[in-house]
Amino acid sequence: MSRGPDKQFDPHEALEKAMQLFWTKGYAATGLAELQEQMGIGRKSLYDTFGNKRQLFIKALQLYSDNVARQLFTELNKEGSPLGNVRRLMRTLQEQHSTPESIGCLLGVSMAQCRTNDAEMAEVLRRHIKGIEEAFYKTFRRAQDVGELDGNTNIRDLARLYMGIDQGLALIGRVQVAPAVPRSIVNATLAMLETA
Amino acid sequence: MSRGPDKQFDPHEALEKAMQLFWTKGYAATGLAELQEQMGIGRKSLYDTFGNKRQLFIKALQLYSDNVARQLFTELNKEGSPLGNVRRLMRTLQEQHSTPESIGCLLGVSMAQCRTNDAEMAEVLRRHIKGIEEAFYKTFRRAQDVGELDGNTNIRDLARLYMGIDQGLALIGRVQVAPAVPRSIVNATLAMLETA
DNA sequence: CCAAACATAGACCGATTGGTCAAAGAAAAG
DNA sequence: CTTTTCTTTGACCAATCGGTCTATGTTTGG
Repeated sequence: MSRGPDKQFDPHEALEKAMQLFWTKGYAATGLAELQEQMGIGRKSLYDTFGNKRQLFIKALQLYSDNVARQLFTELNKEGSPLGNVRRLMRTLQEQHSTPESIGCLLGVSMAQCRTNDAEMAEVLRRHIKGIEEAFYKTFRRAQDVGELDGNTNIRDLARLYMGIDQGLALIGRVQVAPAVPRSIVNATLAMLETA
Repeated sequence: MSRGPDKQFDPHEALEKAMQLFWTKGYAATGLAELQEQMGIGRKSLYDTFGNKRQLFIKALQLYSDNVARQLFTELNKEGSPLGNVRRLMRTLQEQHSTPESIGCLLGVSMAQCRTNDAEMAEVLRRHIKGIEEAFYKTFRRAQDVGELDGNTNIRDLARLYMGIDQGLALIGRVQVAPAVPRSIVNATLAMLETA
């Protein structure tokens, strides 16, 4: 089939590095030089493999979105109490956004650029948000089915609220704020779950 | 006292323009050329008045923070039911972040840059967040005093949650999402207030 | 062994970046 | 009117931007 040598680098690994860099510095502030240094590949290889900076960013965005979604799904679909899963997930998120290493949400960082008429970027972000909402929705649905949640609760609204809180947590996590703040947020969120 | 001509532009107006530009495009993506064009002043004047790009941005950030804080305070300190004020405020925020013109929160956009070891920027953001928390806290406190809120409610946690939801709303507002989403978020938020 | 098809490294491009500086203009104090 | 102090304009700077391209391997099919 193909003739000539194989790539000397793993495209997936390189993309992961790019994602981390974009995540830390944002799109506009990340230069090609830095990218190829961190990714450990030459510029030509970068363009041959990923197209250009913008396309590389979108691929990184998608990778990030997939990672987050995967964590969310596995955490929420564990066996046992659906609401228990929600509680555990929220506590996990709380911890993740409390550490000094927390750099918040790549999506949040990206929203800046996306607003500026980049439809493709915006679409990735919309799908991401929708996916989170849906994951919560299905879990709350199961909670209603097993009687953990009142049947009259508007679980669509609730799912969207949880998605919003999730985004808020991630955003706040970017600023180095006292761990008590995310803890409080999750406390209040879960407290509200008791009485719903 | 001073000799020589006065400035031909209003520094406050110019700062407002700069704020709007940063707000729309983010820090890194906003160039000096664009700035001086929108602000309507020469480059030297810009540097003489505001220092440099970074300092200009921080001043714009502070202006934005003050504006948001002012709206929050006046809305929450109106006469009548404290919880009524909270409800009205949340509906207002919901609407603001539903319009196609919504460009979300400048703070959110800024968090990208701030993370990269800019202590001064981070400090502005932290103060901003803390201010929002405190505004909600005082209002919930008054709500407890007048018996609108159960005395056992942890209003510190609650205030932080509301602050977080506020940030989440603003973040989501950046992506053009269906108006039903912010509406749901506020619905669920206020529903929880009934049973607290 | 040769040649076609690939990947690599790095020089190179015009354009733009944030930032500076010198010259010219304008108002107020003497 | 002159001088001093301020502002404005716009030319200018080195550095960096995203992106291209050539020259040099390197591997595999014939």
